[in-house]
Amino acid sequence: MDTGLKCQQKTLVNELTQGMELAKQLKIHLSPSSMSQTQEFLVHKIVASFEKALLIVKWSGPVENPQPVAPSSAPQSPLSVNGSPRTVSEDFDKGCKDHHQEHTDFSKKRKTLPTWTDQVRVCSETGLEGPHDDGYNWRKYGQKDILGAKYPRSYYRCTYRNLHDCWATKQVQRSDEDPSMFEITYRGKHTCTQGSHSVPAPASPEKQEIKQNNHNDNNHQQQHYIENPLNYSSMASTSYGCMKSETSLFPQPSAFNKDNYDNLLGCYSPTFISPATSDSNCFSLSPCQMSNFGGPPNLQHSESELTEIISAANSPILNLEFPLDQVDFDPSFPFDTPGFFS
DNA sequence: CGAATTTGACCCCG
DNA sequence: CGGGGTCAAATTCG
Repeated sequence: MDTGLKCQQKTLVNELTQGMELAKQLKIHLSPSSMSQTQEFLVHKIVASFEKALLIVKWSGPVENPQPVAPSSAPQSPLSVNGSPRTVSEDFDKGCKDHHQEHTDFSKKRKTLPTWTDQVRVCSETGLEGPHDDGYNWRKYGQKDILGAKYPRSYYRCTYRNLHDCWATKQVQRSDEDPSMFEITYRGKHTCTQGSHSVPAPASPEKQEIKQNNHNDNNHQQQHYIENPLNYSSMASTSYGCMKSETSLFPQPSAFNKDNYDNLLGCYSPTFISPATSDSNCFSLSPCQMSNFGGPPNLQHSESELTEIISAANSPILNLEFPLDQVDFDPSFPFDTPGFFS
């Protein structure tokens, strides 16, 4: 039941993805300024529909229990995190980890991190740089051949993991069917720079991968599902992604999306802001903040939760209109340009 | 020379 | 036991 279905599923995903891309393109061509709200809304509806479809498809496959998501697992709390097995920052981590496990049973650290995927297509038409520079600095820490996949999967972590205790990671997997397609899975939220001084690295890891084969690229991206409340965040940022790619002027949509999304959420989370990172205002979303947004208490996320998320996606009010409006207000935001950070 | 990548080994989990 | 994720020594890069 696997290969066949999986194949079909992949094709479906590809088709849907393409549809979504096209819708986005369409949107781009209808310049936002000339679009009536209705039109814009419709376009977004279309995109949203594709996204939902993608979500559903994706979930229908491996759905079993995609995310055990620990109860109210603070997705980002530096303490709960430690995505690494053991040797990492041995002394410190081990101590912390063990303690926390004992106390809170966060045994699933890795899995408790918010996760979402982007599908990035790389076209060799415009000379745009990387498949997508998300504005963060990533450091490759591993590569692995994956069973059944043509291409190896690369593992990246935030360059500032140690400096800022930022445990965000991502995996880049090239699609075997469409080598110009990359699936990027993000895990964990950046607690580091948030567009602070760290000047976005000119070259993102993916870029390199791509340069190997392609060289020039242009990309589109769309985000998909995740687990736990942050899902909303991710989904909402999808909308941003659209707006972003529209302009295609800004190299780091993801970073922008998230940051802003967080800001929109009004996460003034006073949580641990280390002196070093105090420049940014919202790092970790506290569970309560998230549930504020998500509505339902975020205690047990699982399939049922998924359903909720998906159905939530049905109503544009939640994750489409919300961010959209924001963007509409200020379509020419400058805070996103690379120079902004430096 | 410091930082990033490569790559084989190791560990965890299903 | 094997696959996937991470570590860390060696190597390459800037």
